[in-house]
Amino acid sequence: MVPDSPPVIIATDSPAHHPPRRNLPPGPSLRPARPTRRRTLPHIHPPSFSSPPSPSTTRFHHMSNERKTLDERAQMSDLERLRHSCAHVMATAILRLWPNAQFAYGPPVESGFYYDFDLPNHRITPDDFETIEAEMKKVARENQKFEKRIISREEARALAESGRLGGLGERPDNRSVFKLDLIDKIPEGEEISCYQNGDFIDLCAGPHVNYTSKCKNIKLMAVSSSYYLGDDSKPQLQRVYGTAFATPEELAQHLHNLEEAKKRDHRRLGKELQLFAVDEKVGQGLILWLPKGAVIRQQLQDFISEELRKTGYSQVFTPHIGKLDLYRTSGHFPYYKESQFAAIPERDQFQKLADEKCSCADLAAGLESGELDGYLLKPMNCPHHIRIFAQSPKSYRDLPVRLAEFGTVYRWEQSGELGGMTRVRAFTQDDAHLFCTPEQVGAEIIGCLKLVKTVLTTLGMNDYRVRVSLRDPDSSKYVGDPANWDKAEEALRQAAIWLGVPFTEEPGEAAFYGPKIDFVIKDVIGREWQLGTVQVDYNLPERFELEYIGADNTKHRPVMIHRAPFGSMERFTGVLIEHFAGHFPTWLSPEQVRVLPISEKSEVFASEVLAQLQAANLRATLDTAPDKIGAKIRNAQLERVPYMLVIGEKEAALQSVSVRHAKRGDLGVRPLDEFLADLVQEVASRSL
RNA sequence: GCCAGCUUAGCUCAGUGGUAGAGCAACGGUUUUGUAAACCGUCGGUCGUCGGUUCAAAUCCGACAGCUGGCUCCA
Repeated sequence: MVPDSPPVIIATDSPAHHPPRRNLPPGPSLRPARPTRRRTLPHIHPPSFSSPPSPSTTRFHHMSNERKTLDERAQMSDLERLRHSCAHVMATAILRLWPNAQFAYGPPVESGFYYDFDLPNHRITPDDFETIEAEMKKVARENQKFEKRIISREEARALAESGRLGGLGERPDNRSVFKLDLIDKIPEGEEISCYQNGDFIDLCAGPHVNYTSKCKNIKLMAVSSSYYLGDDSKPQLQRVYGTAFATPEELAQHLHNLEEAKKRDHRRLGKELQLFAVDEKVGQGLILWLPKGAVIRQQLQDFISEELRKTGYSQVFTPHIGKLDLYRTSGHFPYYKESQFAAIPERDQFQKLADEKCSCADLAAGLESGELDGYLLKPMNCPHHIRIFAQSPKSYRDLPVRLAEFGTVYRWEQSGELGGMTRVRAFTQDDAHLFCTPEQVGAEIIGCLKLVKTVLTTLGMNDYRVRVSLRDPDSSKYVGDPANWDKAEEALRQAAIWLGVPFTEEPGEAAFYGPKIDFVIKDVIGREWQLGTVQVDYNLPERFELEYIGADNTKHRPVMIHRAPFGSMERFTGVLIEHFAGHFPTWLSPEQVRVLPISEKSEVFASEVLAQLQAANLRATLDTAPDKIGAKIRNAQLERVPYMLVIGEKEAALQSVSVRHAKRGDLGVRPLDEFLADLVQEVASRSL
């Protein structure tokens, strides 16, 4: 089973099979992932968008990762221009405080700006912000003019050699090392310029505002470390993030919005509403679904399952581990070793090796080479599903075969990347694998996209971005027939158009095994997360030698499609909590109705109301606490219970309920049976 | 993983070298209440863990664990 030659994915040794992260369009200021040389698992819900810089495909990146042309720079918006200037003002201020700082780069970003710099004998902390801001405001008051000067490459190099670039004056013995490197990166023939404000001169293509007085509505937001050029083999720099606006009012509004966003953070709401927990004793990145969160997940899964039944899927169940050989065949082990939990050696072999005083290194090497056998916590579900497909010979008449499972997978995320429900080490994909003929690929893709659209529309999530990853037309690293690729890519493109939402086509970003389409959504702090995905795969059927008998009575290789409309239940639920700010639609709410008797006098009728709600299969409770009605309402509001039924003596006499909705307020008195019928309908139709 | 910041009662937080605090929650009682907090009382903490400095540590130092943010939007 173990391939003699390196698996295909090793042979290609190209970054293209990593999920892309470099080609986000002008995206969030706070990146979803750090740059890394780790190999991250492909297919559904990649643990990160991480992929190493890809020299071989750089020229095909046509988005933000490609060097901006001077024309593009000139199109910088007014706000970006202001913020870019603020980065220079911040550099000026920092140099006045720490003259030996070496600056690397300082661009405007979506919500502000930052500057990366090396400062050997001081670590910036938030305590320094006040001082730096005060100095920045001073620079703004001095109203320095930003002056552009076009210089020759030689002159630029000379300025950098003397420490003048990114400095307030010449700094012998302190060459502008990063600027020198950046100068070397400017293509031959491109204009080189520097900008000066006051004493500060920086290598810069601009553009800038005219005077530093524009840069007074600023606030420093965060300090962090970064690697020069994002490469963890390069020196580590300090980065200070700031934000800036044209007016003080806009700045205040922005800061206010950030506060509001924090209140919607799924980690905060998850705790407040008791939806999920992460427990130190259980482990980092391992989500515990609390009873209320479990209700939401169960409702979502029921919803998906219903859609699957309608659209011809078969649901399956598979175990959480599989033999290492399975993943050697699939190519995941040991190639993606870095992203997996360590292999579990076979019990008896493990004991024998221990008796032989075998070292850990021997054990690891044995597992890797295949000399020793063992198991792996599954990093993805496809190999199991493939073996289900292969249980019986298939005819073209059997295709497509659609196997779905809420399958839990395990991935070894670096500790620094874990957080909330959006980046975890164990998560459940709403996974499915479709096995079809090459001719069926287009129709199947459309089917998948329809499902994704149904899901997102039902939940009112319309603010997402679609990314179509296509192959690099000049590369030969791809698996599968180019004609089939053309068809699959066209099908993906048509599907994206059909969806009617903004999408980007990204040539060169397809995995080596097939093109794909991803759904990307932003969280409350502006970070982008990949949710749903549909990926065509020509590779795994090859590696597992899958086949079916065609109409021509000969063997053919099926094509696989991986797809997950939610991505993972964890990440999706996290995003959903923020999307609704905890106010879930009634069908998803852990508690749908709370009955609030005004006093003990009304408790008998209130109990009857509760019984009827429960009989109608609604999730309802009764609040018999000795609180006043205002307090009961407040509690129910804070817990985001969508319907509150106030029951007093009037209501009891009329067999009616006084309805209050958590978002719509007091809806007045209604007959109980009428309210009940409407509510059952609202839940059944999954209304928003 | 790396850099920075943080970790005090179930929750939100005060306390910066000298006997651990508040509000909310919980619990007990009084109140029987009409659309976002009735009143009184009680309980609750080896100040993340381990080690060090000191007559004395929540407070200073170190290690570890966990949490949060960041780790090329390209001069």
